[in-house]
Amino acid sequence: MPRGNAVTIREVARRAGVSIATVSYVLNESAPIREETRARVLAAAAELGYRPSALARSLRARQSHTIGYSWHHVPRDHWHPILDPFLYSMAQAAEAEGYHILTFAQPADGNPWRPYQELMLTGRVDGFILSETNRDDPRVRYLLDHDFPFVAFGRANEEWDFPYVDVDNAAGTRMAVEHLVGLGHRRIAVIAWPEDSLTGSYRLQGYLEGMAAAGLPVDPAWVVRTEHSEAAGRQAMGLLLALPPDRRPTAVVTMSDLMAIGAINALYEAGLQPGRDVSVVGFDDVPMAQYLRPPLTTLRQPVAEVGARVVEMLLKLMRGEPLPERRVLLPPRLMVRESSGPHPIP
Amino acid sequence: MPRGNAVTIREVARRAGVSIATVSYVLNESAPIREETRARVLAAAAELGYRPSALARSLRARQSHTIGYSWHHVPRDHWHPILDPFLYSMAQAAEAEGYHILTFAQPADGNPWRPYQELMLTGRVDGFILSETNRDDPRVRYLLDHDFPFVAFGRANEEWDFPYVDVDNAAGTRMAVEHLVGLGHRRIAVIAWPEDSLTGSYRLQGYLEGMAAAGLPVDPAWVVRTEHSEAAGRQAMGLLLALPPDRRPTAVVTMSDLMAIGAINALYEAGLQPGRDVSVVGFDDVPMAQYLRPPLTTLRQPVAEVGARVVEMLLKLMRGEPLPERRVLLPPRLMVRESSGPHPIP
DNA sequence: GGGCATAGTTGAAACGTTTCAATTCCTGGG
DNA sequence: CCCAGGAATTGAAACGTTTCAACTATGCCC
Repeated sequence: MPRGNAVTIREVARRAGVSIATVSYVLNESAPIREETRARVLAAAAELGYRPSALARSLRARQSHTIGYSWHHVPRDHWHPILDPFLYSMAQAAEAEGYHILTFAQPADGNPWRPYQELMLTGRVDGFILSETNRDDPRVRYLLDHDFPFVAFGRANEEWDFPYVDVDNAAGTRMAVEHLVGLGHRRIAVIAWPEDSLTGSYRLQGYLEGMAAAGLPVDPAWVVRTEHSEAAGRQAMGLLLALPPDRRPTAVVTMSDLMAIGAINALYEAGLQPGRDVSVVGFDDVPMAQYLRPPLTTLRQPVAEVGARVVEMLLKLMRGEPLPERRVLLPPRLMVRESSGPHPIP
Repeated sequence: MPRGNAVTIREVARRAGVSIATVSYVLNESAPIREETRARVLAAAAELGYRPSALARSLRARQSHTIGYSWHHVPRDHWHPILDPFLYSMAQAAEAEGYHILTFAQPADGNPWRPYQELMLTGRVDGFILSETNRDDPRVRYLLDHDFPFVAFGRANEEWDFPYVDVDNAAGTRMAVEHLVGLGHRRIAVIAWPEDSLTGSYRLQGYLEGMAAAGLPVDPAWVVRTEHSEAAGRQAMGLLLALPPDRRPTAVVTMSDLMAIGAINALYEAGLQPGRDVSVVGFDDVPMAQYLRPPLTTLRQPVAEVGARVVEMLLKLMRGEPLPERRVLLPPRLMVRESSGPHPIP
């Protein structure tokens, strides 16, 4: 029965022979109630299987106890390496505090902040979690302008002040370079994303820092910028392999596992053995990464931690509690597998 | 501002110089209103940026316009091949009708139907979408017993009467067998799931039907039941390879891409070439499948269609409209790639 | 010119809570 | 035995809508 005849506080009150106020006080422990009355009310509520209406409660309290989250839908071969664990950890963290996650789709056309506006104005949500933010992100801008609580997984413009949690992308690629240097590589290339990707620029920066720290020069030809796809990764690797032998990289850091796979496939096509002839490192640690041939060395993002953290911060924010840290960076973890090579290069 | 000072219908009424009832009638077009008044109200609403409170509306209408969905969280190397497209298509379909999707986590312990009960009793949702149902599914049982609207992606006990959409798993594996037979294979094995998986039993059944239809005998040793993991798939393939030459299968159908990868890896380890020496077919078409070596022949599930369909049915159900079809089966699509072999076997 | 239907509008109730302010009930001290 | 004062309880308002029932014009017919 679709809650048409759900039991209300009124019925509990009648059954316990008290007023509805008393029932409310007992259930919320928000006023001193005689023990005997308390017991009677509790018994009545239990017998009737009473649960207070979230709707009525929300209306009264003027908050929905709901958090909005929307993610970018991507073509099926690009996919979202993080949705499942991220959403799950958010849902868990939220529920522990009596909140729920409302997911909504980002329409392909129109203002990206439209759905956010609608949810906010109709009072359906008390705050938002954003993910995959970027420079000049219109959603971030909109929420900041309207002073609505939100926390982002990812950064935007440095000068915009808003709470976020992000993976320390630069640290990740820096680690990757260090790892490769430790294996004896000196000519290390990077297959990077286009300039408009903020995350991509952090990852690229980490590569550059890693090279600099190791005192290695960077041949401009080693930095290939291309889009996020297997085909692009494959092509980029082809470009690198076409360099003259003394400039040809022996290792390559990529922005994603998908691109790493492209690179690996290019190596196979060129008759080379990935992990032996050329080392490849990915980013994301997609579920399959460990089962690929060769198993992929890659950077695992602490997605579940980000999810829990981001919700925790949002709850604090919505309750008006102070946020100890508004800008959190969590380090990724380098998963060393065979695509980066089992042995140091002589 | 967290909606503390959101504009209400009262303010619109005052600004337009009419009663709140009139405003409501204008906005919902639920009563005849003089054109001039109508214009005044509309103008006032627009000027104030008024949007009716979803909470108040829901309370009054006694429905939340929200659909609950929860999925099983899986270990990170098993993952959920369908969550992203499924959730996205559901969200889209729901929003087109003014509904939203509330996601919640399935706690590891305790009654599986507990969170469903809570959401239902507190009136937070008007209906549920279930996925990954199984035989004797306690959630299905609970919702049936309490006569609460839901639609499942997946089936349960044959004798339980409830609306569902499912992929025609048997048709999928049948297609796979046909395809392999067409390539010239006669000794075809299957790496299947344990008996407690309903989906697994449909997929196994399809294999058996396919073999029967082709007039091929099934050696009992060709049916290996094992759990859903790469390691298990690898082991199972090992078992099959250990059969004497004249009983050794030349092709194998698996229950999932993950197991197919295990099988492929076992072939490599045995010095065999998957797709040439032994054909392998997966199930799911995970995003990486096409980029594997060899690219994986597999069955793609029409996940987005299922999502749209399931929501459409649930909406009908909740509105009390008749459901033309209560049991829908959607065929998967065989994606032929190289792991099943480029050439017919002589 | 009176009655009457009808278009247009409004007041108020209701949805199910929480909580303020007021009331009743005790208990104990003088 | 009375009264103060705290403990326990209650009535009613409020949250922001929708919608029923009632009311007021307005125009039309006889």
